[in-house]
Amino acid sequence: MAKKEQSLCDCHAIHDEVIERVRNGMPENKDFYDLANLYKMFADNTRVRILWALSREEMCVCDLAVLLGMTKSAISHQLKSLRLSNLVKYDKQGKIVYYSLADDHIKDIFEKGFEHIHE
Amino acid sequence: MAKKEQSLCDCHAIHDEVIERVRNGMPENKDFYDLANLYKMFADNTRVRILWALSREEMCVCDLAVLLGMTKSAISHQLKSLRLSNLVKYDKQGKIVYYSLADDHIKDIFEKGFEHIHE
DNA sequence: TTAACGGTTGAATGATTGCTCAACCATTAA
DNA sequence: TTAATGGTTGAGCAATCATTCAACCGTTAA
Repeated sequence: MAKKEQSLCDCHAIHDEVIERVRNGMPENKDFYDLANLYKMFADNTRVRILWALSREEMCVCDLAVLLGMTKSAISHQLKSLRLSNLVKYDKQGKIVYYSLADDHIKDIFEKGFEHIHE
Repeated sequence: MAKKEQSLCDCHAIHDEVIERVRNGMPENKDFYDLANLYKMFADNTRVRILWALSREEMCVCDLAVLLGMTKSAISHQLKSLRLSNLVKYDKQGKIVYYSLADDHIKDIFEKGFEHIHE
């Protein structure tokens, strides 16, 4: 019963010791789920450009729309996803909503990514 | 003409200086495209678990299938994506194909991700 | 040669997702 | 009060994508 996952598999293990070693120390499913969802936010051209822009300066929706050549609506939809993922925070001043990165932590993820593609 | 992107935008700039500062030093579109595609590989539950497993040990397709409770086919399809993105390499020995991470660089991306979700 | 096994592949399908469009809310200026 | 502006929202649509299924390839053992 500890191996209920194997039931969906259409083959048998070849190196049991390897599987056992890797299974030990494997993060919980929730962690992988959260991790995949985090990377999903960086996995779209529009969102990654928004995040990069906000890593430089706090910006409002219209300015982001002009910068990226997209509609307010498209930008706003993506900002909502980023908000729900706690990657950006906002600050409403009058009619204008200023968005910024939720924490500087996020810049690190960029740097690792750029390092890799410029290997 | 340097601002052809603005044509698709449905509003006008509010803080021109901000836009100008951010536009300067903005990576090329190709970089963002590559970056998004890199993160896309981490943005799926199955692929992120495969990558994590391979960050621990070299593994063959069947063992990955058993470990993750999925069919050989599903694993093989995802390994193909990872191969095309140059994130994994393989080594065929007889009937068995051993997969491993293409470079240790990739572990760093994991660590930054785990750091973030465990903030 | 044949059968079994590890692995790959392409088409099909269901699910997810990014953008558009139109309507709408909130704030400010007229 | 009204109109204009910055921004949000939900439905709808097209595109992307992850898995399944069935067929297939390459290697090895019988």
